[in-house]
Amino acid sequence: MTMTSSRNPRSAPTRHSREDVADAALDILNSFGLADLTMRRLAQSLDVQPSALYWHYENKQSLLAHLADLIVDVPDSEASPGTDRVRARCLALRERLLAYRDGAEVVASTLALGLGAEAPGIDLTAALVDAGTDPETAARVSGVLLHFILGQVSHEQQRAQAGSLGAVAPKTTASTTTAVTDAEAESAEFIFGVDLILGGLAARG
Amino acid sequence: MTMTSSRNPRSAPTRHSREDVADAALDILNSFGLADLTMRRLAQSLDVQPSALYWHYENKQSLLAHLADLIVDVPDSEASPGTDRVRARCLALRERLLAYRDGAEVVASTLALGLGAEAPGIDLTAALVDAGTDPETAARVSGVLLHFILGQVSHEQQRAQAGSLGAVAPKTTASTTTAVTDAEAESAEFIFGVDLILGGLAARG
DNA sequence: ACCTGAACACCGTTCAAGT
DNA sequence: ACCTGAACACCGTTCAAGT
Repeated sequence: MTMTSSRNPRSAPTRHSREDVADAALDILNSFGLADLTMRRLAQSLDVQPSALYWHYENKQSLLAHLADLIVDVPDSEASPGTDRVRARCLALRERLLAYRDGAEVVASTLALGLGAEAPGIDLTAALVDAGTDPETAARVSGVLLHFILGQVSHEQQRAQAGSLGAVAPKTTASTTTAVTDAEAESAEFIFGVDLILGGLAARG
Repeated sequence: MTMTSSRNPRSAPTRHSREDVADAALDILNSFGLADLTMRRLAQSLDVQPSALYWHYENKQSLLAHLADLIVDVPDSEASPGTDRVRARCLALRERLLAYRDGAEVVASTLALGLGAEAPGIDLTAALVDAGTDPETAARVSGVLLHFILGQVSHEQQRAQAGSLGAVAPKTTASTTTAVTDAEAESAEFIFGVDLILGGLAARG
């Protein structure tokens, strides 16, 4: 995010805060992906020894948990009422996940390990209760939505990455046109899924 | 699965097939989990040098892809008709994933990388088409089901593992009773999700 | 409060060579 | 057809010590 990384050689030694480390990590994530986000590489981008990172974070997993929390921290744009708000929240979450390379995977693994990123589930459940769903059902529907969203966006991001490596041959149309078309198709697929699930909820009476 | 691993010391050198390697890998997976399934450890369990494994598999990821295919290879028990068959297939897939430690994660990552484990999606789509759904909708619904199933079962398996490490304190009831109750609660949650999604499909008319 | 230096115990993968 | 031996280029993490 901020331009703190890749500093010039032999400058004065700079001290870093926990947030500096997170920013540098997000930079690496967006520039090179999760596979290249190693503690050693992160340390290098901060002109620091790898061991220095363990003053700021207990271990790599807790750093990733912090990143996951930052990624999903989306302000509630109240706007629409009822289940439309749930729908809007799902779309907003997808946007946040897509804003960071491998964002869905970072969030999914943190959530799976129970180390953070619980905000979206809480907010989605609350929005469903607001829309008149009983709390237990709301929690379950929220879980279904979340699993779908994380799985679908993970898949999207994986494909985008594989595609950028030239593995899959582009169609005959111009690449920019294809990219737009692909993005639209994936948006449509995503919205289909969300509406399918919310339709299932509505059909329960 | 088969008892091929952890052979006695200083026995005659045994040659292995590709399937032997897969079997030994599944043994390690079930006994120690995905984190402990390293090429070096796998080699050790076969009394072989790590480099020997690369004669059987191009790399670790292709070994994992093979395991994923073995895990999801469930025979079609035709039995029930219509969308009940879809439902039955979802439950059967969950059973297969639960039959191997970290099974859902192995399958999810292989699927995400586009390296295998496509059978469940194909079968689910076919069952939906059989039940009268148009092919494009069937493919989309199949995707929603699959993302939910893999996410939910991953979560289940993660909790089971964290729980067995004594991290979460068991309730006051006897541990065996609690285990049964947890399993039933998770089954109910799973079935809720599948029925919610299939209910959404039915509601589309 | 934040970092260095050095070490520990690992990884996946390649490749020439052996049987 | 299947494996060894040795190396390459990495990992995450710990810990005493420095400023």
